[in-house]
Amino acid sequence: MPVTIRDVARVTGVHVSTVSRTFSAPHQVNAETRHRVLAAAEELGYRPNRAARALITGRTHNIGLIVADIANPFFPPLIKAAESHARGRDYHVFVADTNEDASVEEELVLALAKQVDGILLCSPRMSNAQIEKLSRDVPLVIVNRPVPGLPAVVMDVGQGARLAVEHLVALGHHDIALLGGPRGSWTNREIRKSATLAARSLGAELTIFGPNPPTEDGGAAQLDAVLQAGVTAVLAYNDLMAVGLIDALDHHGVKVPDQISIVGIDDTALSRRTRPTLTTVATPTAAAGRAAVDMLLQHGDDRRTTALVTLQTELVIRDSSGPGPHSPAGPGGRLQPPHDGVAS
Amino acid sequence: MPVTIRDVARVTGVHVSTVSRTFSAPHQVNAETRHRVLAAAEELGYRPNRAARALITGRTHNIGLIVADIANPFFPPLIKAAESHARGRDYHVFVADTNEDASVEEELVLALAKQVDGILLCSPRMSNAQIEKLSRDVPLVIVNRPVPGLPAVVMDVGQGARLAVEHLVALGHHDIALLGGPRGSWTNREIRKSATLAARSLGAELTIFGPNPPTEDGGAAQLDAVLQAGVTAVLAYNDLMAVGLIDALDHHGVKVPDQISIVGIDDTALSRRTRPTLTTVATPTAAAGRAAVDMLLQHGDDRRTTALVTLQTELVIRDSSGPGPHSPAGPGGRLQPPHDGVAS
DNA sequence: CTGAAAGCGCTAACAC
DNA sequence: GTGTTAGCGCTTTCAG
Repeated sequence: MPVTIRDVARVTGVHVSTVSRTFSAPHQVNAETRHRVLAAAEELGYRPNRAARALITGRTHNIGLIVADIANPFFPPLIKAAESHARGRDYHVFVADTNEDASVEEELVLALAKQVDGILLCSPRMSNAQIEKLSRDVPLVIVNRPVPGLPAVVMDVGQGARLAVEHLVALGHHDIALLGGPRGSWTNREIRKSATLAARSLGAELTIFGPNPPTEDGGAAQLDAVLQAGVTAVLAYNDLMAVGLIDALDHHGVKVPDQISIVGIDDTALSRRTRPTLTTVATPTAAAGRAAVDMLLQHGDDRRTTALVTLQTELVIRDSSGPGPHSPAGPGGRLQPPHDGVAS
Repeated sequence: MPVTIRDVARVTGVHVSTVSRTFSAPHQVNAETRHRVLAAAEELGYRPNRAARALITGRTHNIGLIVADIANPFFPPLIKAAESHARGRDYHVFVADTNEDASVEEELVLALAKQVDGILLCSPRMSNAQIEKLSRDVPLVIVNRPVPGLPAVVMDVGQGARLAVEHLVALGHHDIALLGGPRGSWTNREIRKSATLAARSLGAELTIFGPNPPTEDGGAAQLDAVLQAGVTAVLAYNDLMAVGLIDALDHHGVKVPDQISIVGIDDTALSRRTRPTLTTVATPTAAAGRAAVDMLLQHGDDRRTTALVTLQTELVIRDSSGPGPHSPAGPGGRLQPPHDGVAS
């Protein structure tokens, strides 16, 4: 049923190796022969079997992309950027979802290993040691975590967290909560570290809650803790958690940003959808996807080039952050009017 | 570098076929030999090469999943459901994104064809003829479109559209607009057909705008057309377009649902995020993903079983739909209070 | 420029 | 129960 190189050879009256060359090294074959082969292939509906080819060349022209959760709006832009970038270089991208589970992650890497030329491992939950071990089976590029000795692309969320804290303190907030993300996340550690440092140097008080699942429910679940802590501002591990908390606060009758300010991280499409719109740290996800593909592909050429690419982040101020009790504009005052906020 | 079956055989002192059997038919090999082989394999870090295995067995234990746009919140729940369902049956899912482009779609099917045991083609933009042709290269299950002779799973959006129109008419709307979706979409045709029929039988006036790209921008772009048409209610091809239109109306100072009612389709996570929250038709996407996997896997066993699975939809009434000019509760009246709506 | 032969990593009869 | 032999679809020396 499936038409092979042999069928084309028989029909054309040439040897299989000639047919093979027609596809893998066209210029090495006589123009006329080539046309006959191509015509026969076309007619028979022949398609080279990439898997069989890979068995011998060692290159599949596929790359794997493993993410923790496809439904997290953080990932789709990264995935799409990686895909279109890879397609332009004649590579296909296979995406797989781990459900935030480290063991599924390992299983997927192993399963993909022989079917791809390399894997983009995004926001891994495994330990560095596990990752290093896996990297002996298949070229890996890590996204959202620096792993010593391996190529990685990270976004400078530490800087983003610092900007967020500075923003809140400038608005007059003194007691700030940080909603931590999942255990095992480098991003999470980075955010905690930077936020703590920034708060200390600005004389603000930072209370950390977590670890938490990086979801809306994870954010909502910290409602009571946040209220009891008596903070006037919250920085969340990501937009999803920020959104979950905003909803929970809303149901509880607490006004954002009037009674409490909320800042997210990621600047997903969601952040323009919330009510009020979300102040958040923008992470360059599309650029990260493209950079990771580039590193993987060049990594193949020169295995000794292990680099760390760091992408900058920036603070996007929207309506979920407002003046705090120590506002220079006076209590309840406003440094900047909301674009679209709830009128007071 | 990569350790093969042969290395294991050499170390263990048995023939390669024994090693092979240890992995593909363990009970056919002596328990003690098996343990020795397994131990050696473990020690060497041997992993069966699935691609090589597939070359001879014809089964890759992979399934492909092609969607139009990963960033469309309609798809992630379907993808995740398909993935976890497949994993439970020892299959891996490779996801690819076509960017709503029919030619990319074809290319991806062909590229995936030999690396998977079958493909779940979601919301295809290709013609039926193209799809049938491709189905000769690889088993296909179509999602969101019935293709004669091929297994497919669809959601009854026609019924959903009818429910939506009935809902709007019951609220007192008479002039309704339908924002059509993309050309080539079966779902779009179905919605148009059912909405038209429902409107006619209820004595309402339905104006159709489109085709449109199924995105927020696509919805926003129809703002002027909708306003000029003087309709009091709009049914959109999907939630994304509905949301885009709601935003555009908001910027234009038009109140939803007071001045115009909006109904979406899909019940994505987005629909609880809009302001006001979105009345929409819920489509069982997770169930569709699982059903499609089941069909693909059983389809392999019995090629003659080509079936069409139709999943029911239902109307979820939220706050973006309100009484129209012919409301039984009187003009401007309210049949049901909003859960969370804008106070008038 | 083209044919012959070997072999990628693995499985599947078939013997022993 | 295990070794032998062939071969999946393709590329790649090496001759000619």
